[in-house]
Amino acid sequence: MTRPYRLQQRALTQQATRLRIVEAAVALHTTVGPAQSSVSEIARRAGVERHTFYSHFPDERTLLAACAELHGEQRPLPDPESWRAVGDRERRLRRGLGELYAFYERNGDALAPVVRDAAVHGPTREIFGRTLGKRFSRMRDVLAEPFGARAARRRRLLTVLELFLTLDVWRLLAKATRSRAEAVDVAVRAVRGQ
Amino acid sequence: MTRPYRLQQRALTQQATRLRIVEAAVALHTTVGPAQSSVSEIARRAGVERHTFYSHFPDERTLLAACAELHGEQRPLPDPESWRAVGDRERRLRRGLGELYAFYERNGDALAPVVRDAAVHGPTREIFGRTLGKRFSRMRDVLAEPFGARAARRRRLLTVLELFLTLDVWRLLAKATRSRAEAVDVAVRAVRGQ
DNA sequence: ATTTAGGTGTACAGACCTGTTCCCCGAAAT
DNA sequence: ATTTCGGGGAACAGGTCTGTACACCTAAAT
Repeated sequence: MTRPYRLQQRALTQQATRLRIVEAAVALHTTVGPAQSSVSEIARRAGVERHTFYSHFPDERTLLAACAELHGEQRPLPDPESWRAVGDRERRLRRGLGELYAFYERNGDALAPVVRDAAVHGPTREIFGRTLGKRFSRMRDVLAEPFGARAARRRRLLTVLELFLTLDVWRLLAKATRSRAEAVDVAVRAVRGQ
Repeated sequence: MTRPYRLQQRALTQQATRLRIVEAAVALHTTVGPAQSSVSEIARRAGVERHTFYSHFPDERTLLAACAELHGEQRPLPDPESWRAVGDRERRLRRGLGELYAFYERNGDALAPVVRDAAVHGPTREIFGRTLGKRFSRMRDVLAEPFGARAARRRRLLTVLELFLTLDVWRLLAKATRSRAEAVDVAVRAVRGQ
């Protein structure tokens, strides 16, 4: 009875529908936050019925994963590996923080609601940890590398580096300083003091 | 017709009811946060009908003000004025940060949801700014006082001080360090570097 | 003894959300 | 020409929340 039937053209429009949903979700996540994004509203914005949404994303984690992927492609985080070319520790620090802070200037507003909800919203925290978490640890380690202190001082360095890589700290810095260079300068001095 | 009638004994039980409501609200605010605290749940915990709640607190701002007052009495913030007795700038810094961080150790968990929601929830931010905001600015200024630098350096000092007075920064410090003294040490060095 | 008013209990009407189901259309696949 | 299936449209049953209203009880105030 069942005749073979493979999606071809239709698979394209299907993917287009899926993409519209993800885009709508990202738009909501980056404004009201993932925790407050209702299926109803996402579907409404995507111009889609609710059950269409559910057929694409049966559970929340599937959706969040798709969002993280799209978001990651559109706004890639700086790559700490490229910083390793810079040998001087302070130059490397300025380079890394400069790139990260530039990223924040472009994407900080969109990232803030997600970061905020990650503290409260399990699924968001999960996805977040898997994608951005590792990247940030890597940044910290690469920036700490050339300092090569040990024991107590090393721990202080890692601590304060982690601090100044944070979105929250950047937001405060950005509010209190007049330029990216000045923000980086404050951070560099704080690290240097350890 | 209307005979004079003043509450006397009844005023006491009335205040007791009001207090139960405020306590229930504070308990919720310090766990799920003000934004997620429904009237239904507050009333349920206070052992009171919803309309009783409304008769005491016709609008959200009234409630938040009462909560802030109770909370402020029960967990008073350190008083920066007392720090001014310490003349040496670094000692003063250690004294102030030590007291604040001790406060955070006791009350950080309870404060976190409120601080988080203040970023999103208008009414909370409003109350927050009126009560704690000023106190924190004062702390920053008192700690900066003995440094007496000017122009660029002074701005950096104020910026980094503001940073390290923050609950968010303290939480990161507390997670990454092993003792309060170590956390204070990181902060002092960061300030010293400016 | 009689009035007053804080609080209870119950109910209503409205808003928003969730996940699921059934019917149908129409364009793509055969 | 005929089958398939992604998606639209509408509806359901169930949940949470909001603010307001009515009748009632009862201890306190007169």
